[in-house]
Amino acid sequence: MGCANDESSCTVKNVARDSKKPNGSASIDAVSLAIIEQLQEDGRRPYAAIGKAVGLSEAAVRQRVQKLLDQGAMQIVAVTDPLTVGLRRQAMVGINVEGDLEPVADALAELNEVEYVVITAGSFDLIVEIVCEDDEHLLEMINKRIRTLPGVRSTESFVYLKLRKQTYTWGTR
Amino acid sequence: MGCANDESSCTVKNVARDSKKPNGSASIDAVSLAIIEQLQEDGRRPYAAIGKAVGLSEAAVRQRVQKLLDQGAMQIVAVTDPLTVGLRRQAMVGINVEGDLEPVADALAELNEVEYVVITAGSFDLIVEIVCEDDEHLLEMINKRIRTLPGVRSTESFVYLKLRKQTYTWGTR
DNA sequence: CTCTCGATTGCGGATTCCGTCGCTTTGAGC
DNA sequence: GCTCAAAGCGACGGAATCCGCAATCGAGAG
Repeated sequence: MGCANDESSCTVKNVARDSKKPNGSASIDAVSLAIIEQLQEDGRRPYAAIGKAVGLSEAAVRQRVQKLLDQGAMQIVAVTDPLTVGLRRQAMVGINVEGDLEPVADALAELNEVEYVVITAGSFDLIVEIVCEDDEHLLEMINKRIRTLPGVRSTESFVYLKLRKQTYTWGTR
Repeated sequence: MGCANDESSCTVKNVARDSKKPNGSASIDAVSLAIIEQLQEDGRRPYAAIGKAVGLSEAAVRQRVQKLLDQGAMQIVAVTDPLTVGLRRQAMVGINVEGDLEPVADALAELNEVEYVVITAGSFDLIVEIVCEDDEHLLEMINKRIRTLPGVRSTESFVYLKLRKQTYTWGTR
């Protein structure tokens, strides 16, 4: 039983037991983190290969992945390179609002071109990221769609010159 | 989506032919876009199911997916919810630099906690997003890691209060 | 018209996925 | 200490999927 083939599996298991997180919401131990790490490298990697890497059976990996997906801790998706898809103008926009922030944030989240909406503490109330095809499109978005929203007091745009780093590997350094 | 299954394939194909992009890098027609859309919903969806949805055989879908992956237009990865993984403090940081931007951007990109590095036109030279475990960790990053980098003149932080929207569906509205 | 080249299809075998069963461990309650 | 329930894991077999390969189709050049 124990470790039939690899002693590495035992190691991993023991590490897993020790990593009790009396944390906030869900319990993600070291093994699940290792599984996530595998899927961050390749979202389509077979369960058996993941199992071999983290020291678990194929069924156990499958069960844990399903649970992670169900509880919303992780999702497996395709992400594209904006430039390759023909989206050449991106910008971060800081927004100041008068009154309640939430309805403005909701309205911004409705826009397809808006990729990212976050309420912040700082000299901007809201920060959004928008992805456009070209300058004209970008201008249209900022001028016609964002600045005309009721409650928007002012905006400041930061047009992307070069995207230097973008990762999706939170939590697994 | 809208149409049945059989003639939909023809439609998609025709649309595909018309969408010639004399663009910069690669050519992504409507069919590949539809495939990407499928994989944005579920990165592990079987090729046969995707083929049925976009009007292509399983082998053709597989080939196109492989090509999209090879040319770097798309990647299939697991993304996690930062809060669930125990990362509770995020911030956007605007940075002003004296001298060459690139080495500073490179140094920032080296940091594990830095998720996003972009060179912008606007009142900030650089904008980065950082993901931390708690306030102490965040303070350490900004104060010890970022502000001490040679060339960094000043920083302004925007701590996240609420992440309202975050999508990965570029290019496929 | 013919030829070439890239994309697509169909097919068979290896692999993987998925439901299920039984075992072990853990923790709560008496 | 004992029992019981629940959860996690390994094993197994059938169905579905993945993968490579050869043949086919269609568009464009000569």
